[in-house]
Parts: sequence; structure tokens; C-alpha cells
Amino acid sequence: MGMTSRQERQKEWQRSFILERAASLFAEQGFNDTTMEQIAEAAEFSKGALYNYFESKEDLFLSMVEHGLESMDGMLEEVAGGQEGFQEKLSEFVHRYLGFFETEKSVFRVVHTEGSSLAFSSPKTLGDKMRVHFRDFVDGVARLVREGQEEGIVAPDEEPRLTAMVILSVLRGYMFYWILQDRESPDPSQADGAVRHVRRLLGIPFGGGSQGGEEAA
Amino acid sequence: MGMTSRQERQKEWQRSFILERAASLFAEQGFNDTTMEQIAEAAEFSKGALYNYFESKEDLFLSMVEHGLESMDGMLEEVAGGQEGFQEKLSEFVHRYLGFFETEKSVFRVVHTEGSSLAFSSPKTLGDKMRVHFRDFVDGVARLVREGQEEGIVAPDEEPRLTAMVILSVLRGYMFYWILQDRESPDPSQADGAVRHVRRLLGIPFGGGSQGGEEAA
Amino acid sequence: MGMTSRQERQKEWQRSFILERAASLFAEQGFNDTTMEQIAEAAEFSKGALYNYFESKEDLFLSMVEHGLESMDGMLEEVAGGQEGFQEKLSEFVHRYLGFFETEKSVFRVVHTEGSSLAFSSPKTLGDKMRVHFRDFVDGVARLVREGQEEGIVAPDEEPRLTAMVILSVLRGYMFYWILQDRESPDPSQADGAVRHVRRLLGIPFGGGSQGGEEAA
Amino acid sequence: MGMTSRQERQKEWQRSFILERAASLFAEQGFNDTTMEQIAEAAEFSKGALYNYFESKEDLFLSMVEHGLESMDGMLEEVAGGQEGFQEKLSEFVHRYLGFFETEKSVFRVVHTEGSSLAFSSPKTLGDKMRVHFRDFVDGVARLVREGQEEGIVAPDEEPRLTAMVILSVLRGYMFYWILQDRESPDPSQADGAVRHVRRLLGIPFGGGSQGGEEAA
DNA sequence: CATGAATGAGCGTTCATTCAT
DNA sequence: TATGAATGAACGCTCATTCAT
Repeated sequence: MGMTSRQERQKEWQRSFILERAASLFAEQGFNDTTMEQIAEAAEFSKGALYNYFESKEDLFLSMVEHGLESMDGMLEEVAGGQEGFQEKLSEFVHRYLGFFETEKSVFRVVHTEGSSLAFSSPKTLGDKMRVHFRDFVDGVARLVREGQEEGIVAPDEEPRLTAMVILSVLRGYMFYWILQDRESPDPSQADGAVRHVRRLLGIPFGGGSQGGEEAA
Repeated sequence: MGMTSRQERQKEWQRSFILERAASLFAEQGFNDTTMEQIAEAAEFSKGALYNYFESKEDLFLSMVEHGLESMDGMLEEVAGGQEGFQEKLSEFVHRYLGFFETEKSVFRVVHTEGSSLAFSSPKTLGDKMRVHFRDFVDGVARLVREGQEEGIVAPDEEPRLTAMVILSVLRGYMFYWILQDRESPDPSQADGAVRHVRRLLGIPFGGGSQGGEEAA
Repeated sequence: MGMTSRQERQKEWQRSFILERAASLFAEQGFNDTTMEQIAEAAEFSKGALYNYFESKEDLFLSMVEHGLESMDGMLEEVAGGQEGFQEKLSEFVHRYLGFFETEKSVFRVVHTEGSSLAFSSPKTLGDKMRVHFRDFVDGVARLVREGQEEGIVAPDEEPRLTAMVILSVLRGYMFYWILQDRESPDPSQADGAVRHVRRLLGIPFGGGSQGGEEAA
Repeated sequence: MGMTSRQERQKEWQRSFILERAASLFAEQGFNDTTMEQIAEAAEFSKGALYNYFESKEDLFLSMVEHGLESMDGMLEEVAGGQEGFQEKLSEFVHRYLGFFETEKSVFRVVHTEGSSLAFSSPKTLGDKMRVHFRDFVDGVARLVREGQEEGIVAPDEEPRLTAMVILSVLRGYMFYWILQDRESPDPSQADGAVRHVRRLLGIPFGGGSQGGEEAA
């Protein structure tokens, strides 16, 4: 009656495979201009077969985005839960956030283009769900900011959610710059530039990545 | 063959009116979910009549965005062409940029949601044109940054286009925060916060407008 | 802004035309096996154009059925509202009811085949609406039966709704016989046979119209 | 190549079980709105397994209807073949016919809703087969009517097939009344009412079920 | 014989665009 | 120039049926 474990694994793997192929298409063409037909073709399935894996186009899209956001959420939790100080965490976060852009470029692009478009423009279910995801992630970053305030590193009059939003926007700016420049993978060392920018943004006086910001000589 | 001037003005006025109404719809529902029917209704025209003013839905959308971007381009030119120093220009730019969010909220929202989505996702003409607009505007801001470098205020190793991109991202962060928070008009004084953030981002040591140094030594 | 009267009439006429053509198809093939494409073709329209007249396939179907039922409802009211006695009304009703089968064969066939199928089998909106129509019509006939009871012609222990139902069933039997026999138009004189059957069913002693007694004492 | 008898019986039993479960679904949702998936689920099989028992959905449906009609055909033969007079046979037939509604409600509902819809509307094989079944059964009842004529109880000018059709319609009327009223099982004593109605319909003067209709007093 | 993933043809519906009036 | 009916291409989705396991 049930499924064998092998079958289950197979099905899960297929799901991932479809999501992967779909992500590329969504990234390149957006949600509306990507058809189920195209996804089916890209995933080497028939159109109808997709519906054995996803209830609808929206479900497929959302599954993909959620998959991406889960990685990000998990990353955020990992970083936030660490033992280092705020500065190390921040640096870590920025590096890993931008790192996603390399490892899961498509999903990430979708999240930052279609995702925000849908979240802020769409009056429908899809938009609602995107908004929730978005807000949750911003809240997570806001908690990190609050930690910085408790450590006395971030000024106490910074509104954490606003600051979180701005930090994420800056990182988005980097990614779009990369997209706009070369449409190829970025120099990962540039992430250091992003860290520097974010640190300055938060008013953290001097440099050092992991050693943290002594006020220096 | 020609039109009388009155007719021309009339037609121009009608175009603007349609664009205004369309902007609201696009802002709320996105490009794809807004139909020509809805626009016609909102503009108190018939569907067919729209095609006397715009060649296509894309043309209509693009006209609206271009209208918004022209204001911004004009603003940027005005600010950049002024006689004050870089810091004053920067502050002025930030204030006026965010000011657009209040005066032309819809168009602005479209530019920052649908616009970037289309610019980075759409393989079609619409996307191409959006990309061009986007790039042009970033270039304008990049020129401003270069001015700051020439004045010795911005570090010479900042890549102007990247920096421009990041500045605009910060401002985008503010706007999305406003959208996310209250969905109402923002406290305009918050623009000062944005200026401060941008200044810090650029590594400009002390606070305020042109006098500088309110945070003092 | 509005429509000229001519346009309105034209549109109304087109609606009727579509319904007429659709009725034939529905009668021959049933609701599910009739496609919008076929209806469009039969009505000499494009598929999309149908949606300028009807919101959906269900709406189209229901409009047709309602149109047919309105005629019947109106007929029933007319007959019931007359000044003659119950027996004349009953005879009149039977004749006119069966008369519909000749003048609006398709719609009528649909009502008695698809209609009852949907009304009693379909869990959906379409079924619900059919049920309401059906029940209303039965109620109308039941009122007529009650009139017969008040006149002392129909036995007081007949349950009016059940009796109404049975009367309609007898008529349905005639129509299906016609369909089954020749699939052509019936001998209208056979309606007299139906009257006789119904009268006997109700236990009305002697034959003919109002004078009665052709079968004599 | 052959099957053991046990296997055969097993398979036959499974078929019946599937048909039973399918009948409920068809009765509630109609032929088109019932999917093979639903039937499989209700019968605790997989979708594919159904095709080991039935060639197609139509075959499954038809098998179910035929099963129901065989019972009815058998019943009709039994009744018609009896030694009593026409009046007893008629009464017996009505009671047993309506009795089916209680014992095999689903199948019966299907026959009277979907069945007649398909028989009179469907241009396809399914409709053809339904028509044949239907006609055969009506013919059986017609033979009974002819018996009544030979016994001098039914007027010789009644067209037997028409009369048969009308009788069956009256019984259908009862069943739909039950469905419409309570959607629960009917008071079986009401079958007597049906007998009375049918007898009157045929012009049989006075009451008594089995004692038969002496002209009395 | 059982399973359920895969297929593929088909359907209802939408909507930008055109065009007769 | 305005209208809105008409078009037609496309899309998301369904489901009976098949078939590898």
C-alpha cells in the first residue's frame, strides 16, 4: 500500500530535479512568462507528469522559493546561534548570503526579482505567501541587529527592522551589480567589500573581519 | 495632417491621465495581472481607445515607467548640475529620491518591484528597455559618486557603479520598509536617517548636511 | 457610454441564437460531451466570443435551461391563474406542456435528460441550481393539484407534491416514448391520451374536457 | 492458461465489490464527475488495477448498470412468468421495482439519472448500449401490459409500449419524490400508493392489491 | 496481479489586439 | 476618435489509459 523507501527517495529526487530546472526558467523569464510546458520540457517530463509532483504552477514556484528560503533561514539560524560576537556573525552572514548567489544562483535570482515583485505587487495567494516568507527573513536579520545593539556595537537608535531591511538591500545591490556587470559569477572576494559596506552602514568604526573592530590606534 | 495645438495638448493630457491610473493598477497588481480592460475602466475609456494613445500594453507600461524615470533623471541632472559640494548634492539627492515615493508612489513602486523584476528576468523587449533605463540611472548616480571621489570625500577605491548601485539599494530598503510597515506614507523626516546611512556607507566621517561634524570629534 | 438600443437588441438576439444552437448540441450530446468549441462553431462565433455573452460554460447551459423553464413557469402561472375549473386547467396544462416538446424540443430534451441527471447527481453549483428550478416547478404543479382538492375533484388524501411529481412523470413518459419511437415530432393528438392518463391517475371519473362523461354512466 | 475455480470466484467477487463502490460514486456525482482515481480509492485498489477487471471506465459503468438491469430483468421475468392474474403481477412488479430502490439504491439512482441522460443524449457507444438496455426493459413491461389487455383488464386501445413507458415513469416519479423529500429511505408502505396510482392510470376500477379488481358492488 | 508514475490529447478560460460601426 | 464585439493563440490543468517495475 505504501511506497518503498527507494521509490520515495526517487520521487523526492525527481521533485528536486524539476525544481532545479524550473528555477532556471523562472530566473530567466519570470513567473508569468514561464509555462508549465517549458518546465516539463526542461525537466524531461510530460506536462501532466508535473502534476504528480506539484499541485499547481504556483505550488511549484512556491516550493522552489521555499526551498531556497529554507536554506537561507537555516543559514541565518546557524549564524545567529553561533558563539562569536556580533561582528563575526555579521561578516559570516554576509559571506554566506552572497555565497548563495553562487551556489544557487537561479533560486536566488528568483527570490530577489520575481519574489519581491510578487510579494509587493500581487494581491493573490502567491503574493501573500511571499510576503510572509519575506517578513520572516527580515525579522531574523532584525534579531541579529538587535544583538549588535546589545553588544553596544550598533547604535541603540537604529530601528532593527529598518536596518535589517537596509542591510539586505545592500546585499541585493551587490548581486544586481554582478548580474548587470557580467551576468557571470562574481569574484567572491568582493564579498569582503560588501562586509565593509555593511559595517560602515552600521557605523562600526574600523575594519577587521574576524578580529572585530578595535578602535585602533 | 497636423493637429491643432489644442488637440495635441488635449491628447497629451489624456495620455498622462491614463498613465496615472494605470500606474496604480500596475503597482497593486503587477504587470501581468493588470489587464487592458482594467486600465480602460480606471481611465474611463474603452479598451480599444487605449490603442489610440499607446501601441500596446508594453508600450503603455514602458511609457509610464519612462515618465517616472524622466522625472528622476531630470532630478538627478538638476542635483548633479548644482554648485554645491558633493555632500550637499548627496543629501539633496536622497531627499528628493525618497520624496518621489510620496508624490508618485505608484510609479515608484512599479519601478522598484515590477521594474526590476522585468529588467532582470524578462528576455523580451520589455525587459531590454527596462535594463537600459535602469543602467542609465545607475550611471547617473555613479557620476555623482565619482564627483565625491574627485572632491576627496569618497575613497578612490570605491567602484563608482557598484557604489551607486548600493546607494540606490539602501534607498530601496527604506521604501520597502515603509511599504512593509504601514502601507501608508512615511514620515518624511526619516529621509534624514537615510542620508545618514548613505553617508556612513560611503565612509564620510561626520554627520549633517554641508556643515558636517554634528557627531563631532 | 451606454449602448444604443439597437446594439442592445442585437446582443440579446445573438445570445438567444447561441442558446438555440447550444441547446441542440446539449440535447444530442449532453453537457459534458459538448465543448465550447462546438458551440462556437455551431453559432458561427469564435470560442472566445462566447465569453462576451456568457460567463462560463455552466452559465451558458443554465441560461438555456432557465430560459426554457421560464417559459414553462410562465405557462404554468397562466394556466393556474385562469378562471376555468381544475379539470380545464389540468387539460390545458398537459397540452401546453407537451406542446413545448414540439416547439422547443432541444431545450426540453435537455431539461428532462441532462437536467434531471445534473439535478440529482451533481454535487456542484450547477446541480444546486437545477435542483432549485426543479423543485419550484414541481411546487407550482402541486399548487394546481391542491386546487383540484379544494374543488373536490382530487381526493384529499393525495399528497400534492407527490402527485405533482407523478403527473410530470407521466408526461415525461410520453415524451421519452416519442423520443424512443420515432425521434421525430409526435402526433399532437396523442396529447389527448396523456390528458386521459393523467385524469385517470387522479381518479377523475369520466373522460373529456369540462363537460366530462364521454365514457358515460 | 485457465484459472482455478477459486481464483475465478475471487476475481468475480472483486469485480462485484468494485462495482458496488463505484455505484455510490456514480450515483452521487454522475458519470463524468467520477474519476477512475476516486473509484480506485473507494474500492481500495490502485488506479491501474481497475483495468485488470474492466476494460475501460465505460465498461465499468456499463457493467454496473447491466448488473442492476439484470436483477430487474430477472425480476420482471419472474413476475411475468408467474401463475397469478395480471393485477397480482402488476402489484408484485411495482413493489419489487420500488424495492430495488431500497436494496440497491445507488445502482438504481444511476440507472434513472445518468442512465437515462446517457441513453437519450449520448451519441456514443455508451449511449447506444444504454438505449438497448432501456428498450429491452420497456419491452418486458409492455409484454406485461399486453397480458393485461388479453385478460380484458387493460383497455385494448392502450399502446403497450407507451403504457409501459408511462408506468415506469410514474415509478420513477415516486423515487425522485423520495430523493427530493428526505434523501433517505422511503416508507415502503408508500409502494401501495404507487400501485394504486398505476392501477388507476390503467383504468382498473377498484382497489384491492392481490384480490384483484372485481367491478364490485 | 498490483502499483502509481507517465503520457498526451483535450478542455475551459483569458486577454492583448483588431476592426466594423 | 470612441466603442466593444470578435478573434485566436496560448495557458493551466484534468484524467482515462498505459506500462515499467
